[in-house]
Parts: sequence; structure tokens; C-alpha cells
Amino acid sequence: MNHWLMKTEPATFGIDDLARARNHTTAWDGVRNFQARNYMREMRLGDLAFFYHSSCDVPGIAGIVSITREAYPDHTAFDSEDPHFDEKSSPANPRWFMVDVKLVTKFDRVIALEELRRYGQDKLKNMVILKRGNRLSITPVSRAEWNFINSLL
DNA sequence: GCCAACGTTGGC
DNA sequence: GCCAACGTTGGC
Repeated sequence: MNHWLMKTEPATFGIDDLARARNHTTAWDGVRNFQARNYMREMRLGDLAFFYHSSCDVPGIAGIVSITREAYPDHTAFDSEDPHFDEKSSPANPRWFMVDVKLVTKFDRVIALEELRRYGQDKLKNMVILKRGNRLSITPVSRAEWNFINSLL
């Protein structure tokens, strides 16, 4: 099983939105970055991911989700009315994909980015999210990083 | 294939 | 709101 980190802006769709969603599940649509897409296509049923809040008061990890459906075409790319429309993607030749994720755990508190930087100098020194200028919305997380971060709770 | 221009991300 | 960092685009 692999581990991941998935970013979202809580003003748009945060962990409380996921908690309210039908079956605590949502389609992770709107990814329009090739590297992030490629990571999504590597995701397998049962993989776990940190649910990360970005561009907000306290950026950080808000909980854990599991992958409940592997990559399938992101239909929002086909809809010219949709903000994520991409004319280069078509049902016959889809360019963008999404997975379904289900809420596993909402943490009692957000593990702030600042906290990860402070306590993870050693154990998290290679973590993608902590690297300067990182913008990838989906990144792999090593087992050691996963375990360490869970131990902060 | 290079690279300048542009748009976006995301922490602060 | 600022701006550094980054990805993508398109002219050449």
C-alpha cells in the first residue's frame, strides 16, 4: 500500500465538506497538472492519503482519506461550461483523470505546516510538501513520513 | 529545442 | 495583497 498527500483549499472543498458528502466520498476532479495526474494514476484501491488544507489560515493536514476508486476520466474537462474545461481532453482520448476518495479520519486538530517544519527537520527533511516552492497538489508520502506524522497527534 | 512571457500556486 | 517559484505556451 502506498501513501499520498492531496491538497485542497478548504474555502472550496475542505474536510468538513467531505464529512457532509454522500457516503463521505467525493471525486477528486480538477487536477490539471501532468505530474499530479501521473501520481493519481499510480493510486490503488485502499491507498491512504493525507487530506491537506492549503491557502487558508492554518495550512496543514486535516485528516486521512482512502482511495475508493482508481483513476478514471475527469469528465469536468469535457464540459465547456466548467472552469476546468480543457479542449484537448475528450471522452475518446481523455487527458485528465480523477480518483474517488472517502473520509477515513478527521483529525482532532490540524497538523499545521509550521508544526511539520518545526518537528520534522530530521524525519521529514525529504518530504515534498516541505520543499521550497513546492506546488504539486498530489505528492507521494513515504511510510516513514506517514508514521512520523501520525505520531504527532 | 530554446527560452521569454505568462498564468497559477500557495505561504506569508 | 505580495511575490517567489514553478509549469505551460508559443514564437523563433
